Amino acid sequence: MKSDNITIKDIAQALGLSNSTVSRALQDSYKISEAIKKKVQDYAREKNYRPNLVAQSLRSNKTRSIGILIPSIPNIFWGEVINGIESVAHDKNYHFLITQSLESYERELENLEHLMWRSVDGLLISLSTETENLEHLKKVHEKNIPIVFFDRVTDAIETHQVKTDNADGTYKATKHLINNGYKRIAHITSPPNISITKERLEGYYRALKEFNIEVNPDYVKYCYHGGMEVNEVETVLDELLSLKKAPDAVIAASDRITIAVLALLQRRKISIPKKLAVIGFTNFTAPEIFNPPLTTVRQPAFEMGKLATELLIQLIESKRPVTSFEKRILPTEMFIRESTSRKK
Amino acid sequence: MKSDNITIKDIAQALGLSNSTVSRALQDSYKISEAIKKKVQDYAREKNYRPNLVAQSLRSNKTRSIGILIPSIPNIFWGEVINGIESVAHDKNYHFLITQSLESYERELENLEHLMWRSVDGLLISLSTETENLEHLKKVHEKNIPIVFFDRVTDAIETHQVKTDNADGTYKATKHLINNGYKRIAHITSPPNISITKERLEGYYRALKEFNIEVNPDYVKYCYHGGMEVNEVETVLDELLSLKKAPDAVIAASDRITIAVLALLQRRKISIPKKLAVIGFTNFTAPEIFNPPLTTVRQPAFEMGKLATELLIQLIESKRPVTSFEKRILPTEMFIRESTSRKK
DNA sequence: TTGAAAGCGGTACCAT
DNA sequence: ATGGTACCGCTTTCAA
Repeated sequence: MKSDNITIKDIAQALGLSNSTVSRALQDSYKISEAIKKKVQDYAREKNYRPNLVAQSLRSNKTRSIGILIPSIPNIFWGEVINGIESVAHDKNYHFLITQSLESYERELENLEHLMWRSVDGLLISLSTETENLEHLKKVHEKNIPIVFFDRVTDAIETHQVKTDNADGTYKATKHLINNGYKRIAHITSPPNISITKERLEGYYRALKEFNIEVNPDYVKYCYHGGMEVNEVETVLDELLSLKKAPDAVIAASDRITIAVLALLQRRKISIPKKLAVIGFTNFTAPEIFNPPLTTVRQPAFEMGKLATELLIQLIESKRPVTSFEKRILPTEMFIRESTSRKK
Repeated sequence: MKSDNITIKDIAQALGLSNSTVSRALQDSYKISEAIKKKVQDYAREKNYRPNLVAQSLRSNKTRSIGILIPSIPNIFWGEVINGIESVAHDKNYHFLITQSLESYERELENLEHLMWRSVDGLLISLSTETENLEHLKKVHEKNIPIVFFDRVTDAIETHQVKTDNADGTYKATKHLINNGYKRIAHITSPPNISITKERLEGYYRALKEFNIEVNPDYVKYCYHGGMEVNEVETVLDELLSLKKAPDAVIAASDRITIAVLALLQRRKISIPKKLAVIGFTNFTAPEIFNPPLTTVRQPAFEMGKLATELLIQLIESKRPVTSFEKRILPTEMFIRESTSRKK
């Protein structure tokens, strides 16, 4: 006996009214007399009437639900993003379905299909690292399903974008390292195809150029699974360390990569920052308890989830087709700690 | 144009059959001739027919959705739990609605009501620290909504429980500290009313008793908001440190408390383990990168989410009322590192 | 074996 | 201002 809830029909019967009248009264329609409205609304309140959302959905073809496509759930950064999404969804009475691609294109396809099948009203999407072909998304977009891209975005589909100011993040990080005497600065990052990687590289190159430091292509390393595979970080780190001119500093591009780098350096007993300075893009609560306290670039994860959801709900609820789209870029914050202490 | 999907009616029309025949053919009913079945199924596949889940839900009064009531989303432990839930839900074709109580009884009530309104088929619940009164859950339970409690459970409602072996976790931790020469062992934990707190205290006391160490009530400190409020951890830690006989070791009961304790000790320049040894209940990926590397008790978060979801779906799909319930207790793992090095 | 029709709980058009 | 009724898409009883 799930639904022992009272329905419109019950109210109609109890008050000797028709279903339509009750429905309209509950919607506060101007066509209904105040007297009846009050009677119906009072009765509904008294009996704790709740409209059956499934029936409403069937009728209206709206589910008040948002589909989320992200790379990974158990992750500091994405946890904060989800929290931001939840904060808006909760207020606006939407719910959200979370799916994770685990950086797999196949699984992204599958998840998208699943979400569409579940009839979500709109999509919040951050692309998997494997995703090159965007046909699946274009098809959905053509069906006029509202989409907002966040974090890992694409320009191939015209809609709102919300992202971190990645370029500025690496720019600040690189500049900080240079100012502290580091010259051979490496960057361990996500796969080259996704937007965040390109943007971060851009900021990194920009800072190097500004200080007339020659770019060494050997210093840029990609983790093709975004750090999901344990070994990939180890491999590239070893490559860096075994260069004839090994780097004296490294910028790690995500929570996962940062933590892997720190763990590996620790295991190898490579001293930070003496042998290698480290800056991490991480949203960990207290990077000051790392050994040594870690200089970090923090991304506005909560804000990103929040804003993306607000924009999405705006799209969903817009009466007229939206034709002008926003690219919102949220600032990062750098926190300087001992892992990048001035080079002696 | 959300739903440009083909419906049963379309298939019926295209093949010159009735809706009912098509519906039955799609369900592979034995009443339908093989010839028609094949025709219908082939056509459905070709046109990529997907049953409208909303319509099915309205009809069947089942939504294939699971409501989740947890204290907090952006949290290492709960992120892993959600991941475990997702793994099962994904396979069994359920979706899940996540709500967070933020340790507030009010919000737990509100979330529960929201989930019921959304017609979830079952509930995964971990109680907020504030929750004393269980009437809201009893009411739902009486409506025969399947419930599985996990982590923070209650015996007041008869159903499956999945939890960590908390007592064994603190028992092992306490014993380890004693064996390493620590005698004045403090415990900073969650509020006294929730199950995990009681269980952890039990293990802590048991180990002390086993070694004939007298219990000092001043050494047990509760964070009444589970560490959600920054100051509460600071307050109790200061109380501990200012005791005439200050503790020489502390066991922190959660990710949040652990991180807060480490950050505070660092800020106060209190050396670990020299001045104070620390063991944390934390699921952080790489506690070896903390300063110093942290001895941890790791909880089987993923497994807990996974198992709880399996049990819940079992309840949901059971043909007959389930009358015998399980209490599943999953083991913790202790990882010994330098934050509890043998006392000199 | 197949089809007609009712009904799940709402909403909204068309009457009156 | 109120009521009757069809319909959203699917399932299932009843009839044939």
